[in-house]
Formats: sequence, structure tokens, C-alpha cells
Amino acid sequence: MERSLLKHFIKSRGLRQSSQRDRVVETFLSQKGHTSAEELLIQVRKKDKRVGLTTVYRTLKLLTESGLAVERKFNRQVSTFEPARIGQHHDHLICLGCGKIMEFENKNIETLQEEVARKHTFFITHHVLELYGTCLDCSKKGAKKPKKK
Amino acid sequence: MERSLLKHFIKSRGLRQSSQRDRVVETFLSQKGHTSAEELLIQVRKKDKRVGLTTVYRTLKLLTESGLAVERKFNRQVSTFEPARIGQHHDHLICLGCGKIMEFENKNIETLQEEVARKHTFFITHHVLELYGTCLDCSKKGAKKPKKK
DNA sequence: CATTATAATGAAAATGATTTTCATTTTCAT
DNA sequence: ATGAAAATGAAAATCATTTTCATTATAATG
Repeated sequence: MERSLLKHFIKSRGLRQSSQRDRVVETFLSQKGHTSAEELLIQVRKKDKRVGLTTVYRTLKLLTESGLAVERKFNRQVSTFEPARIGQHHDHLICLGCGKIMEFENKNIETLQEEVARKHTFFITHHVLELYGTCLDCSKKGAKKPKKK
Repeated sequence: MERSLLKHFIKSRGLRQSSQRDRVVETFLSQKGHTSAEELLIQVRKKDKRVGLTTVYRTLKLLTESGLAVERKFNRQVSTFEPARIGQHHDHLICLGCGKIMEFENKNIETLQEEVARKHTFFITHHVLELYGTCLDCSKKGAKKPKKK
């Protein structure tokens, strides 16, 4: 469990522990898929009513900085966060019809990206690759109302 | 000149012409690189003081919908827009040190993207590929203050 | 265990980019 | 020339996120 990673991060920064933050972290790590601050707050409040949105934002920032969460924007205004699996990285297919998000990983693409960078004498720290379009279901049903989430 | 494309778009939508919009379009199309609404307003106002920010936003939306502009978010809050060169598409290397943006085009990556989509029975309409990192200059100088723009 | 410096909290206010509203002006088909 | 509807811009609204600030909680130390 990479929980100790956060503990270490907290310590090394001279931060203190708190029950609210623990609850947010615990809830976040149990989450599947991509979660916004607002959505996470709803989940957290099922366990503890006294947690505020500000703390959720602050904790998500902490998780992101410590490498336990990855922030993603996709095509909307809100940031969503996803528990990071160490050493792993994936990109996304995003259906504009229903909002469905699928993951993929492609080493060949990454190799080509490195090649591009090398040509420009550029050093990649991270990348964003998002493929937008229509999933199978939506292409069958025809374009329907996009799902809000 | 693809100006006629917009004229056609305006007409087909039952819109009317206006000097403000013409000025915004003209200024935008003469722009190199990526321009935000705010930046574009400054340029436009050099020619015509009476243009408002709202009109710039509205015109940029129109340009984007008609395919004459491409909107990009990169890693910041503000949207920037870039004149679209028809039939062409490119992706970007973004230096986190100085903010420099370089373009690249790589057909092999696009082919692999299509392959990924096929495997998921997904139909790509567009994609976002951004490589973040450090450019040559910045890697020599060491990490300096990031350029705001 | 008591003290105390300071981190954490959450409500409310601030922010910043963008959009909406609305009263007024302009355009253009007739 | 006329009138219906589009365009405008200032101001207000929106919306996600951040900051402020008074209060509370934590933990290192005496």
C-alpha cells in the first residue's frame, strides 16, 4: 500500500496529520476512475459531514504533489483526479457522445514522442495524449445527448 | 485566402456582417502563434478603440466553429487560439521553463493512434497531444523563472 | 502532563476567465 | 424607407478554484 508514501511526504514537509485529510485520502484511494473535488466531497461526507470543500481541494493538491494522484482536465473546465499507479502511465479515449473514458497504453507512441523530442533537443517530463471521438455504443445509437459527468 | 470561408459560414447561419467582427477576424488571422482573447483585444484596439472583449470572445467562438481557428488550452487556465491552416494539423512541444511552444507533425504517431482506436472500436474526431518538458536553452541555463505568457 | 508554536480547518470572500443579460445600435431583406 | 432580428458592449452572473482569516487541533518540547 503506497499510503506510507504520503505519510513520508507529510513528514518531510513538516506537516501534521488530521482526521479530515486521512478521510479524504482514504476515500480518494478507494475511488475508481476520475473524480472531481466536488464529487469526492460527496463521497467523503457520507462518512464525515464536517469535511469542507477547501480541505478536499487542499488534499488533492497534496496527493498530486506527492505523486499519489494524477490530475486530468480533458475537454471540460473541472479538474478530475485519478489514483496514480506507480510506474504506470496511460492515456485516454474520450467519447464525446456519452462521456465514457477508456484507457490505453502504447509504448510505440511513447517511443515516437521521444524521437520527436530528440529532433528538437527537447526533454520530455510528461505528456498529454487524449483521443476524442465516438465509442461503439454511441456510433450505433446515433449522436444522442452528451452525458454531463 | 480562406476569408470567404467565414463569409459563407456567416451567411449560412443567417448572421450579419459588422465592422467590429471584421476587424477582429482580420487582426486574428494576421497573428502568429497562439493568442488569447485578452491579447487579441489589445491588438484589435490599436486599430479600433470601440471593440469590446465580449465581441472578441464571440468572434473567436465563431472562428472556431467555422474551422478558421483552433482553440488550445495547454497547461494554463486561459484558452489561446491559433489560425487554422486547412488540411493541416500539428501537435506541440511546450517548454515549462520559458513557455516556448514548438510545433511538430508525426504521421506515424497518428497512424498508431488510429490503430489504438480501432482496437477499441472507437472513432477519433480529433486528438490532443502535448509534450511538456525543457527546451535546449532552458536545460543549459538551468531552471529559471518561467515566462508568464 | 502542560505549554505553545504552528499546521489544519472551513466559511466566506476573492479571483480570473468566460458567458449571459439587456438596453441600445446596426444591418439587411423587403 | 422600414422593421425584424442580429450585433454590440458594459455590467452582472457563472463556475471552479484559491485565498483569507478567525478558530481549532496537533505534536514537539519543557
